[in-house]
Amino acid sequence: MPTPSRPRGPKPIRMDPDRILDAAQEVFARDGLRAASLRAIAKQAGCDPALIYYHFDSKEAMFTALLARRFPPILQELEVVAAPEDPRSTAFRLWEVVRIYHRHLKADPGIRSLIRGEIVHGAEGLSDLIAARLRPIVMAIRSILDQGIARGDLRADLHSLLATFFLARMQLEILDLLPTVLPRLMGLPHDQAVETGLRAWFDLYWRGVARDPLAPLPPLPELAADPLAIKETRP
Amino acid sequence: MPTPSRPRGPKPIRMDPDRILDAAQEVFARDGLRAASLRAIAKQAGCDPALIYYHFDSKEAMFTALLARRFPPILQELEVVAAPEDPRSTAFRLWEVVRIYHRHLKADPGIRSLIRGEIVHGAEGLSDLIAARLRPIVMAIRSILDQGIARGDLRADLHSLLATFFLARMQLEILDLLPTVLPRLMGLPHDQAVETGLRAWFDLYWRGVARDPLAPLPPLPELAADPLAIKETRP
DNA sequence: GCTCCAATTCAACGAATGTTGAATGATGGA
DNA sequence: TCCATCATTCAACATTCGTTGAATTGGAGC
Repeated sequence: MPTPSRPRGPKPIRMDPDRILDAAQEVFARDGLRAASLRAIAKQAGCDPALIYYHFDSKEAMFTALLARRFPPILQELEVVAAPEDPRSTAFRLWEVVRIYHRHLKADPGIRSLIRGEIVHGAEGLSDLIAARLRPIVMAIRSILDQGIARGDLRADLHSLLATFFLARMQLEILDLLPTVLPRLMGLPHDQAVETGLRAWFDLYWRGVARDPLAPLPPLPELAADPLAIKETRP
Repeated sequence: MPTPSRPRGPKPIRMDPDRILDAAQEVFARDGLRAASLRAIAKQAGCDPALIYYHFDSKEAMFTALLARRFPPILQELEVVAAPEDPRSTAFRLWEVVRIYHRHLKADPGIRSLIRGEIVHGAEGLSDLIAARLRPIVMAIRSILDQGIARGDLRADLHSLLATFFLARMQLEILDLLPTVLPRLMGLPHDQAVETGLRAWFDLYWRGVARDPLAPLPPLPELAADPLAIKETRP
Protein backbone atom coordinates (compact mmCIF):
# COMPACT_ATOMS: atom_id res chain seq x y z
CA MET A 1 0.00 0.00 0.00
CA PRO A 2 1.64 3.26 -1.12
CA THR A 3 2.11 5.92 1.53
CA PRO A 4 0.12 9.07 0.79
CA SER A 5 2.21 11.94 -0.54
CA ARG A 6 1.64 13.98 2.60
CA PRO A 7 0.45 12.57 5.90
CA ARG A 8 -2.57 14.00 7.60
CA GLY A 9 -2.46 16.17 10.62
CA PRO A 10 -1.25 19.73 11.06
CA LYS A 11 1.67 20.98 9.03
CA PRO A 12 4.74 22.39 10.71
CA ILE A 13 3.67 25.80 9.41
CA ARG A 14 0.08 26.59 10.25
CA MET A 15 -2.10 28.06 7.57
CA ASP A 16 -3.09 31.60 8.43
CA PRO A 17 -6.63 32.32 7.21
CA ASP A 18 -5.23 35.53 5.79
CA ARG A 19 -3.03 33.45 3.51
CA ILE A 20 -6.14 31.78 2.15
CA LEU A 21 -7.62 35.18 1.46
CA ASP A 22 -4.42 36.20 -0.29
CA ALA A 23 -4.68 33.10 -2.45
CA ALA A 24 -8.33 33.81 -3.20
CA GLN A 25 -7.41 37.31 -4.27
CA GLU A 26 -4.75 35.99 -6.64
CA VAL A 27 -7.06 33.43 -8.18
CA PHE A 28 -9.75 36.05 -8.65
CA ALA A 29 -7.23 38.21 -10.45
CA ARG A 30 -6.16 35.34 -12.69
CA ASP A 31 -9.41 33.50 -13.43
CA GLY A 32 -12.09 36.05 -12.76
CA LEU A 33 -14.53 36.09 -9.91
CA ARG A 34 -17.08 33.59 -11.13
CA ALA A 35 -14.58 31.09 -12.47
CA ALA A 36 -12.58 31.02 -9.26
CA SER A 37 -13.21 27.65 -7.63
CA LEU A 38 -12.42 26.60 -4.11
CA ARG A 39 -10.11 23.94 -5.48
CA ALA A 40 -8.10 26.51 -7.41
CA ILE A 41 -7.89 28.73 -4.35
CA ALA A 42 -6.77 25.81 -2.21
CA LYS A 43 -4.15 24.86 -4.74
CA GLN A 44 -2.86 28.44 -4.82
CA ALA A 45 -2.72 28.49 -1.03
CA GLY A 46 -1.02 25.11 -0.96
CA CYS A 47 -3.62 23.32 1.10
CA ASP A 48 -6.62 21.05 0.78
CA PRO A 49 -10.01 22.49 -0.24
CA ALA A 50 -11.51 21.10 2.94
CA LEU A 51 -9.23 23.30 5.00
CA ILE A 52 -10.97 26.35 3.65
CA TYR A 53 -14.13 24.98 5.23
CA TYR A 54 -12.35 24.67 8.51
CA HIS A 55 -11.47 28.37 8.54
CA PHE A 56 -14.56 29.72 6.80
CA ASP A 57 -18.14 28.54 6.94
CA SER A 58 -18.63 28.59 3.18
CA LYS A 59 -17.39 30.14 0.00
CA GLU A 60 -19.68 33.06 0.59
CA ALA A 61 -18.24 33.58 4.06
CA MET A 62 -14.82 33.76 2.45
CA PHE A 63 -16.06 36.55 0.18
CA THR A 64 -17.39 38.31 3.23
CA ALA A 65 -14.04 38.06 4.95
CA LEU A 66 -12.37 39.47 1.86
CA LEU A 67 -14.72 42.42 1.94
CA ALA A 68 -14.17 42.99 5.63
CA ARG A 69 -10.45 43.17 4.97
CA ARG A 70 -10.58 45.55 2.02
CA PHE A 71 -13.28 48.13 2.64
CA PRO A 72 -12.52 49.73 6.01
CA PRO A 73 -9.10 51.11 4.99
CA ILE A 74 -10.63 52.69 1.90
CA LEU A 75 -13.44 54.24 3.89
CA GLN A 76 -11.03 55.53 6.51
CA GLU A 77 -8.91 57.37 3.96
CA LEU A 78 -11.96 58.75 2.18
CA GLU A 79 -13.42 60.10 5.40
CA VAL A 80 -10.25 62.06 6.05
CA VAL A 81 -10.56 63.76 2.67
CA ALA A 82 -14.29 64.25 3.08
CA ALA A 83 -14.02 66.02 6.42
CA PRO A 84 -15.81 69.37 6.13
CA GLU A 85 -12.84 71.13 7.69
CA ASP A 86 -10.56 70.10 4.86
CA PRO A 87 -9.36 73.37 3.38
CA ARG A 88 -8.06 72.08 0.06
CA SER A 89 -9.76 72.93 -3.19
CA THR A 90 -12.61 70.74 -4.40
CA ALA A 91 -10.70 69.73 -7.52
CA PHE A 92 -7.77 68.60 -5.41
CA ARG A 93 -9.99 66.63 -3.04
CA LEU A 94 -11.79 64.88 -5.85
CA TRP A 95 -8.46 63.92 -7.36
CA GLU A 96 -7.52 62.55 -3.97
CA VAL A 97 -10.61 60.34 -4.16
CA VAL A 98 -9.38 59.04 -7.49
CA ARG A 99 -5.96 58.37 -6.03
CA ILE A 100 -7.32 56.56 -2.96
CA TYR A 101 -9.49 54.35 -5.13
CA HIS A 102 -6.56 53.66 -7.41
CA ARG A 103 -4.19 52.84 -4.60
CA HIS A 104 -6.51 50.30 -3.01
CA LEU A 105 -8.08 48.69 -6.05
CA LYS A 106 -5.39 48.62 -8.69
CA ALA A 107 -3.91 45.29 -7.62
CA ASP A 108 -7.16 43.54 -6.81
CA PRO A 109 -9.44 42.80 -9.78
CA GLY A 110 -11.49 40.49 -7.58
CA ILE A 111 -12.62 43.24 -5.28
CA ARG A 112 -13.39 45.38 -8.31
CA SER A 113 -15.63 42.62 -9.62
CA LEU A 114 -17.33 42.46 -6.25
CA ILE A 115 -17.88 46.20 -6.20
CA ARG A 116 -19.11 46.14 -9.75
CA GLY A 117 -21.67 43.60 -8.65
CA GLU A 118 -20.76 40.74 -10.93
CA ILE A 119 -21.63 38.29 -8.22
CA VAL A 120 -25.05 39.70 -7.55
CA HIS A 121 -26.91 37.02 -9.47
CA GLY A 122 -27.62 34.01 -7.35
CA ALA A 123 -26.17 35.35 -4.10
CA GLU A 124 -28.65 37.86 -2.86
CA GLY A 125 -27.39 37.99 0.69
CA LEU A 126 -23.93 38.81 -0.50
CA SER A 127 -25.31 41.57 -2.63
CA ASP A 128 -26.89 43.24 0.40
CA LEU A 129 -23.63 42.94 2.25
CA ILE A 130 -21.70 44.64 -0.50
CA ALA A 131 -24.29 47.38 -0.70
CA ALA A 132 -23.96 47.98 3.04
CA ARG A 133 -20.18 48.25 2.75
CA LEU A 134 -20.39 50.47 -0.29
CA ARG A 135 -22.94 52.93 1.03
CA PRO A 136 -20.67 54.88 3.42
CA ILE A 137 -18.03 55.06 0.70
CA VAL A 138 -20.52 56.56 -1.73
CA MET A 139 -21.74 58.97 0.92
CA ALA A 140 -18.22 60.17 1.68
CA ILE A 141 -17.58 61.01 -1.95
CA ARG A 142 -20.98 62.60 -2.28
CA SER A 143 -20.34 64.83 0.70
CA ILE A 144 -17.24 66.21 -1.00
CA LEU A 145 -19.39 67.11 -3.98
CA ASP A 146 -22.05 68.69 -1.77
CA GLN A 147 -19.42 70.71 0.02
CA GLY A 148 -18.06 71.78 -3.35
CA ILE A 149 -21.49 73.02 -4.37
CA ALA A 150 -21.88 74.89 -1.11
CA ARG A 151 -18.46 76.46 -1.49
CA GLY A 152 -19.30 77.61 -5.01
CA ASP A 153 -16.69 75.43 -6.69
CA LEU A 154 -19.22 73.19 -8.42
CA ARG A 155 -22.32 73.82 -10.48
CA ALA A 156 -25.32 74.64 -8.35
CA ASP A 157 -27.53 72.36 -10.44
CA LEU A 158 -25.22 69.36 -10.04
CA HIS A 159 -26.87 66.08 -9.06
CA SER A 160 -24.35 64.99 -6.47
CA LEU A 161 -25.50 61.38 -6.21
CA LEU A 162 -25.33 60.77 -9.94
CA ALA A 163 -22.03 62.62 -10.15
CA THR A 164 -20.64 60.32 -7.46
CA PHE A 165 -21.86 57.33 -9.42
CA PHE A 166 -20.20 58.61 -12.58
CA LEU A 167 -16.86 59.31 -10.93
CA ALA A 168 -16.51 56.06 -9.02
CA ARG A 169 -17.94 53.81 -11.66
CA MET A 170 -15.84 55.05 -14.53
CA GLN A 171 -12.73 54.57 -12.48
CA LEU A 172 -13.50 50.88 -12.11
CA GLU A 173 -13.86 50.59 -15.87
CA ILE A 174 -10.60 52.43 -16.44
CA LEU A 175 -8.69 50.24 -14.00
CA ASP A 176 -10.00 47.06 -15.59
CA LEU A 177 -10.05 47.86 -19.27
CA LEU A 178 -7.51 50.46 -20.23
CA PRO A 179 -4.41 48.40 -19.34
CA THR A 180 -5.43 45.85 -21.95
CA VAL A 181 -7.16 48.12 -24.45
CA LEU A 182 -4.95 51.18 -24.67
CA PRO A 183 -1.64 49.45 -25.39
CA ARG A 184 -3.28 47.57 -28.24
CA LEU A 185 -5.03 50.58 -29.77
CA MET A 186 -2.30 53.14 -29.16
CA GLY A 187 1.39 52.70 -28.74
CA LEU A 188 1.02 53.44 -25.05
CA PRO A 189 3.20 51.49 -22.63
CA HIS A 190 1.18 49.14 -20.49
CA ASP A 191 1.92 50.79 -17.17
CA GLN A 192 1.04 54.30 -18.35
CA ALA A 193 -2.41 53.38 -19.63
CA VAL A 194 -4.17 53.80 -16.31
CA GLU A 195 -2.48 57.10 -15.45
CA THR A 196 -3.21 58.50 -18.92
CA GLY A 197 -6.81 57.32 -18.85
CA LEU A 198 -7.53 58.53 -15.34
CA ARG A 199 -6.10 61.98 -16.03
CA ALA A 200 -8.10 62.31 -19.25
CA TRP A 201 -11.20 61.15 -17.41
CA PHE A 202 -10.69 63.52 -14.50
CA ASP A 203 -10.08 66.40 -16.89
CA LEU A 204 -13.38 65.68 -18.66
CA TYR A 205 -15.21 65.08 -15.39
CA TRP A 206 -13.99 68.25 -13.78
CA ARG A 207 -15.15 70.39 -16.69
CA GLY A 208 -18.47 68.62 -16.37
CA VAL A 209 -19.01 69.38 -12.70
CA ALA A 210 -17.15 72.64 -12.12
CA ARG A 211 -19.00 75.92 -11.85
CA ASP A 212 -16.26 77.52 -13.94
CA PRO A 213 -15.21 74.72 -16.30
CA LEU A 214 -12.63 76.78 -18.18
CA ALA A 215 -10.56 77.71 -15.12
CA PRO A 216 -7.41 75.56 -15.20
CA LEU A 217 -7.10 72.64 -12.84
CA PRO A 218 -4.61 72.94 -10.01
CA PRO A 219 -1.46 70.81 -10.36
CA LEU A 220 -2.46 67.28 -9.44
CA PRO A 221 -0.02 64.83 -7.87
CA GLU A 222 0.83 61.58 -9.56
CA LEU A 223 -1.34 58.61 -8.85
CA ALA A 224 1.28 56.65 -6.99
CA ALA A 225 2.74 59.58 -5.05
CA ASP A 226 2.99 59.19 -1.31
CA PRO A 227 -0.31 60.40 0.12
CA LEU A 228 1.30 61.94 3.17
CA ALA A 229 3.91 63.91 1.27
CA ILE A 230 1.36 65.79 -0.82
CA LYS A 231 0.50 69.34 -0.03
CA GLU A 232 -1.58 71.34 -2.41
CA THR A 233 0.42 74.07 -4.10
CA ARG A 234 -1.96 76.84 -4.90
CA PRO A 235 -1.09 78.52 -8.16
CA MET B 1 -44.12 0.44 -19.28
CA PRO B 2 -45.35 4.05 -19.19
CA THR B 3 -45.53 5.93 -22.44
CA PRO B 4 -43.17 8.90 -22.51
CA SER B 5 -44.86 12.25 -21.95
CA ARG B 6 -44.10 13.40 -25.49
CA PRO B 7 -43.14 11.10 -28.32
CA ARG B 8 -39.96 11.66 -30.24
CA GLY B 9 -39.80 13.04 -33.70
CA PRO B 10 -40.44 16.52 -35.01
CA LYS B 11 -43.14 18.62 -33.47
CA PRO B 12 -46.00 19.95 -35.58
CA ILE B 13 -44.45 23.39 -35.20
CA ARG B 14 -40.79 23.41 -36.13
CA MET B 15 -38.39 25.21 -33.85
CA ASP B 16 -36.92 28.21 -35.58
CA PRO B 17 -33.31 28.73 -34.48
CA ASP B 18 -34.25 32.36 -33.97
CA ARG B 19 -36.69 31.26 -31.30
CA ILE B 20 -33.83 29.58 -29.47
CA LEU B 21 -31.88 32.83 -29.63
CA ASP B 22 -34.89 34.69 -28.29
CA ALA B 23 -35.06 32.24 -25.40
CA ALA B 24 -31.34 32.61 -24.77
CA GLN B 25 -31.73 36.36 -24.65
CA GLU B 26 -34.53 36.08 -22.11
CA VAL B 27 -32.59 33.70 -19.90
CA PHE B 28 -29.55 35.96 -20.04
CA ALA B 29 -31.74 38.83 -18.92
CA ARG B 30 -33.16 36.81 -16.04
CA ASP B 31 -30.19 34.81 -14.77
CA GLY B 32 -27.19 36.70 -16.03
CA LEU B 33 -24.81 35.65 -18.72
CA ARG B 34 -22.62 33.23 -16.83
CA ALA B 35 -25.42 31.52 -14.95
CA ALA B 36 -27.47 30.89 -18.08
CA SER B 37 -27.34 27.17 -18.76
CA LEU B 38 -28.31 25.34 -21.89
CA ARG B 39 -30.96 23.50 -19.99
CA ALA B 40 -32.55 26.74 -18.83
CA ILE B 41 -32.47 28.12 -22.35
CA ALA B 42 -34.00 24.94 -23.71
CA LYS B 43 -36.73 25.06 -21.09
CA GLN B 44 -37.49 28.67 -21.98
CA ALA B 45 -37.65 27.76 -25.66
CA GLY B 46 -39.78 24.73 -24.90
CA CYS B 47 -37.49 22.14 -26.38
CA ASP B 48 -34.84 19.63 -25.41
CA PRO B 49 -31.28 20.79 -24.69
CA ALA B 50 -30.02 18.45 -27.37
CA LEU B 51 -31.99 20.31 -29.99
CA ILE B 52 -29.81 23.34 -29.42
CA TYR B 53 -26.89 21.20 -30.49
CA TYR B 54 -28.72 20.31 -33.65
CA HIS B 55 -29.08 23.96 -34.65
CA PHE B 56 -25.81 25.27 -33.21
CA ASP B 57 -22.44 23.62 -32.91
CA SER B 58 -21.92 24.57 -29.29
CA LYS B 59 -22.93 27.02 -26.64
CA GLU B 60 -20.25 29.39 -27.88
CA ALA B 61 -21.63 29.17 -31.43
CA MET B 62 -24.96 30.22 -30.03
CA PHE B 63 -23.32 33.31 -28.53
CA THR B 64 -21.80 34.03 -31.89
CA ALA B 65 -25.18 33.80 -33.58
CA LEU B 66 -26.59 36.16 -30.98
CA LEU B 67 -23.85 38.65 -31.76
CA ALA B 68 -24.39 38.34 -35.49
CA ARG B 69 -28.04 39.17 -34.98
CA ARG B 70 -27.56 42.16 -32.71
CA PHE B 71 -24.56 44.13 -33.90
CA PRO B 72 -25.15 44.91 -37.59
CA PRO B 73 -28.34 46.94 -37.03
CA ILE B 74 -26.57 49.03 -34.40
CA LEU B 75 -23.62 49.65 -36.67
CA GLN B 76 -25.86 50.53 -39.58
CA GLU B 77 -27.69 53.24 -37.63
CA LEU B 78 -24.47 54.59 -36.19
CA GLU B 79 -22.89 54.90 -39.61
CA VAL B 80 -25.78 57.02 -40.81
CA VAL B 81 -25.23 59.45 -37.96
CA ALA B 82 -21.46 59.34 -38.41
CA ALA B 83 -21.53 60.23 -42.10
CA PRO B 84 -19.31 63.28 -42.63
CA GLU B 85 -22.05 64.95 -44.65
CA ASP B 86 -24.40 64.97 -41.69
CA PRO B 87 -25.15 68.66 -41.12
CA ARG B 88 -26.56 68.42 -37.61
CA SER B 89 -24.72 69.83 -34.64
CA THR B 90 -22.15 67.68 -32.87
CA ALA B 91 -24.13 67.73 -29.63
CA PHE B 92 -27.21 66.52 -31.44
CA ARG B 93 -25.31 63.74 -33.20
CA LEU B 94 -23.72 62.54 -29.98
CA TRP B 95 -27.11 62.43 -28.34
CA GLU B 96 -28.27 60.40 -31.31
CA VAL B 97 -25.50 57.94 -30.50
CA VAL B 98 -26.84 57.68 -26.96
CA ARG B 99 -30.34 57.11 -28.29
CA ILE B 100 -29.27 54.44 -30.75
CA TYR B 101 -27.37 52.59 -28.05
CA HIS B 102 -30.33 52.87 -25.73
CA ARG B 103 -32.84 51.69 -28.29
CA HIS B 104 -30.90 48.56 -29.13
CA LEU B 105 -29.50 47.60 -25.75
CA LYS B 106 -32.15 48.55 -23.23
CA ALA B 107 -34.07 45.27 -23.45
CA ASP B 108 -31.09 42.96 -23.74
CA PRO B 109 -28.88 42.70 -20.65
CA GLY B 110 -27.20 39.66 -22.15
CA ILE B 111 -25.75 41.56 -25.04
CA ARG B 112 -24.64 44.27 -22.64
CA SER B 113 -22.78 41.67 -20.64
CA LEU B 114 -21.16 40.44 -23.82
CA ILE B 115 -20.12 43.95 -24.79
CA ARG B 116 -18.86 44.61 -21.32
CA GLY B 117 -16.66 41.58 -21.69
CA GLU B 118 -17.90 39.51 -18.79
CA ILE B 119 -17.44 36.39 -20.81
CA VAL B 120 -13.86 37.11 -21.72
CA HIS B 121 -12.38 34.78 -19.14
CA GLY B 122 -12.14 31.26 -20.43
CA ALA B 123 -13.42 31.93 -23.93
CA GLU B 124 -10.62 33.68 -25.71
CA GLY B 125 -11.91 33.05 -29.21
CA LEU B 126 -15.22 34.63 -28.32
CA SER B 127 -13.42 37.62 -26.92
CA ASP B 128 -11.70 38.22 -30.25
CA LEU B 129 -14.99 37.90 -32.04
CA ILE B 130 -16.64 40.48 -29.83
CA ALA B 131 -13.71 42.83 -30.31
CA ALA B 132 -14.01 42.50 -34.07
CA ARG B 133 -17.71 43.32 -33.93
CA LEU B 134 -17.16 46.18 -31.54
CA ARG B 135 -14.33 47.89 -33.39
CA PRO B 136 -16.36 49.44 -36.25
CA ILE B 137 -18.92 50.64 -33.72
CA VAL B 138 -16.22 52.37 -31.70
CA MET B 139 -14.73 53.87 -34.85
CA ALA B 140 -18.06 55.28 -35.97
CA ILE B 141 -18.54 57.08 -32.67
CA ARG B 142 -14.97 58.24 -32.70
CA SER B 143 -15.34 59.73 -36.16
CA ILE B 144 -18.22 61.88 -34.92
CA LEU B 145 -15.92 63.22 -32.22
CA ASP B 146 -13.10 63.82 -34.70
CA GLN B 147 -15.49 65.65 -37.02
CA GLY B 148 -16.64 67.68 -34.05
CA ILE B 149 -13.07 68.69 -33.30
CA ALA B 150 -12.48 69.61 -36.95
CA ARG B 151 -15.67 71.67 -37.02
CA GLY B 152 -14.62 73.53 -33.91
CA ASP B 153 -17.48 72.22 -31.76
CA LEU B 154 -15.24 70.18 -29.47
CA ARG B 155 -12.05 70.91 -27.59
CA ALA B 156 -9.00 70.78 -29.81
CA ASP B 157 -7.08 68.82 -27.15
CA LEU B 158 -9.76 66.15 -26.83
CA HIS B 159 -8.56 62.55 -26.91
CA SER B 160 -11.25 61.17 -29.21
CA LEU B 161 -10.58 57.49 -28.51
CA LEU B 162 -10.76 57.90 -24.75
CA ALA B 163 -13.78 60.15 -25.08
CA THR B 164 -15.50 57.43 -27.12
CA PHE B 165 -14.66 54.91 -24.45
CA PHE B 166 -16.08 57.16 -21.74
CA LEU B 167 -19.32 57.84 -23.58
CA ALA B 168 -20.15 54.28 -24.61
CA ARG B 169 -18.98 52.61 -21.46
CA MET B 170 -20.84 54.81 -19.03
CA GLN B 171 -24.02 54.23 -20.96
CA LEU B 172 -23.75 50.50 -20.36
CA GLU B 173 -23.38 51.12 -16.64
CA ILE B 174 -26.35 53.46 -16.61
CA LEU B 175 -28.57 51.00 -18.44
CA ASP B 176 -27.65 48.19 -16.08
CA LEU B 177 -27.45 49.87 -12.72
CA LEU B 178 -29.61 52.93 -12.49
CA PRO B 179 -32.96 51.13 -12.88
CA THR B 180 -32.24 49.22 -9.69
CA VAL B 181 -30.19 51.81 -7.83
CA LEU B 182 -31.98 55.08 -8.44
CA PRO B 183 -35.48 54.04 -7.35
CA ARG B 184 -34.04 52.76 -4.09
CA LEU B 185 -31.90 55.79 -3.34
CA MET B 186 -34.25 58.45 -4.63
CA GLY B 187 -37.99 58.42 -4.99
CA LEU B 188 -37.60 58.12 -8.75
CA PRO B 189 -40.05 55.92 -10.64
CA HIS B 190 -38.41 52.87 -12.05
CA ASP B 191 -38.98 53.72 -15.70
CA GLN B 192 -37.62 57.24 -15.44
CA ALA B 193 -34.30 56.24 -13.92
CA VAL B 194 -32.54 55.58 -17.20
CA GLU B 195 -33.80 58.73 -18.90
CA THR B 196 -32.84 60.86 -15.90
CA GLY B 197 -29.43 59.25 -15.59
CA LEU B 198 -28.62 59.43 -19.27
CA ARG B 199 -29.57 63.09 -19.52
CA ALA B 200 -27.50 63.96 -16.46
CA TRP B 201 -24.61 62.00 -17.87
CA PHE B 202 -24.83 63.59 -21.30
CA ASP B 203 -25.03 67.03 -19.73
CA LEU B 204 -21.83 66.35 -17.78
CA TYR B 205 -20.15 64.71 -20.76
CA TRP B 206 -20.97 67.51 -23.13
CA ARG B 207 -19.47 70.14 -20.84
CA GLY B 208 -16.43 67.94 -20.64
CA VAL B 209 -15.86 67.66 -24.38
CA ALA B 210 -17.29 70.89 -25.81
CA ARG B 211 -15.04 73.73 -26.85
CA ASP B 212 -17.52 76.14 -25.29
CA PRO B 213 -18.89 74.19 -22.32
CA LEU B 214 -21.14 76.98 -21.07
CA ALA B 215 -23.12 77.35 -24.28
CA PRO B 216 -26.52 75.74 -23.76
CA LEU B 217 -27.25 72.36 -25.27
CA PRO B 218 -29.73 72.26 -28.15
CA PRO B 219 -33.10 70.70 -27.32
CA LEU B 220 -32.58 66.97 -27.30
CA PRO B 221 -35.35 64.53 -28.25
CA GLU B 222 -36.61 61.97 -25.80
CA LEU B 223 -34.84 58.65 -25.69
CA ALA B 224 -37.73 56.63 -27.04
CA ALA B 225 -38.80 59.12 -29.70
CA ASP B 226 -39.16 57.84 -33.22
CA PRO B 227 -35.75 58.20 -34.85
CA LEU B 228 -37.20 59.12 -38.23
CA ALA B 229 -39.54 61.81 -36.95
CA ILE B 230 -36.73 63.80 -35.36
CA LYS B 231 -35.41 66.91 -37.02
CA GLU B 232 -33.04 69.15 -35.17
CA THR B 233 -34.66 72.44 -34.23
CA ARG B 234 -31.93 74.99 -34.15
CA PRO B 235 -32.55 77.56 -31.46
C1' DG C 1 4.48 10.68 29.33
C1' DC C 2 -0.31 10.92 28.60
C1' DT C 3 -4.30 13.23 26.92
C1' DC C 4 -6.94 16.21 24.44
C1' DC C 5 -7.73 19.56 21.06
C1' DA C 6 -6.77 22.03 16.93
C1' DA C 7 -5.40 21.67 12.23
C1' DT C 8 -5.05 19.13 8.18
C1' DT C 9 -6.08 15.57 4.60
C1' DC C 10 -8.74 12.01 2.13
C1' DA C 11 -12.57 10.27 -0.05
C1' DA C 12 -16.81 10.74 -1.32
C1' DC C 13 -21.57 12.78 -2.15
C1' DG C 14 -25.12 15.07 -4.84
C1' DA C 15 -26.06 18.44 -8.01
C1' DA C 16 -25.29 20.94 -12.20
C1' DT C 17 -23.10 21.56 -16.61
C1' DG C 18 -21.76 20.97 -21.67
C1' DT C 19 -21.98 17.45 -24.84
C1' DT C 20 -22.95 13.15 -27.57
C1' DG C 21 -24.99 8.90 -29.69
C1' DA C 22 -28.82 6.33 -30.49
C1' DA C 23 -33.70 6.08 -31.13
C1' DT C 24 -37.98 7.85 -33.08
C1' DG C 25 -41.41 10.07 -35.54
C1' DA C 26 -42.83 13.24 -39.25
C1' DT C 27 -42.10 15.13 -44.04
C1' DG C 28 -41.31 15.39 -48.71
C1' DG C 29 -39.57 13.70 -53.08
C1' DA C 30 -39.22 9.75 -56.41
C1' DT D 1 -46.07 3.97 -51.81
C1' DC D 2 -41.65 3.75 -50.17
C1' DC D 3 -37.53 5.59 -48.59
C1' DA D 4 -34.18 8.94 -47.20
C1' DT D 5 -33.64 12.92 -44.71
C1' DC D 6 -34.80 16.14 -41.28
C1' DA D 7 -36.12 17.51 -36.59
C1' DT D 8 -36.73 16.10 -32.13
C1' DT D 9 -36.22 13.50 -27.75
C1' DC D 10 -34.14 10.39 -24.36
C1' DA D 11 -30.57 8.68 -21.74
C1' DA D 12 -26.24 8.81 -20.55
C1' DC D 13 -21.33 10.43 -20.21
C1' DA D 14 -17.43 12.85 -18.12
C1' DT D 15 -16.34 16.83 -15.62
C1' DT D 16 -16.55 20.26 -12.25
C1' DC D 17 -18.37 22.35 -8.34
C1' DG D 18 -19.46 23.28 -3.26
C1' DT D 19 -19.67 20.69 0.68
C1' DT D 20 -19.23 17.13 4.42
C1' DG D 21 -17.78 13.34 7.60
C1' DA D 22 -14.32 10.51 9.04
C1' DA D 23 -9.56 9.70 9.73
C1' DT D 24 -5.11 11.29 11.10
C1' DT D 25 -1.38 13.74 13.31
C1' DG D 26 1.33 17.38 15.67
C1' DG D 27 1.67 20.09 19.56
C1' DA D 28 0.09 22.24 24.11
C1' DG D 29 -1.14 21.50 28.80
C1' DC D 30 -1.16 18.85 32.74
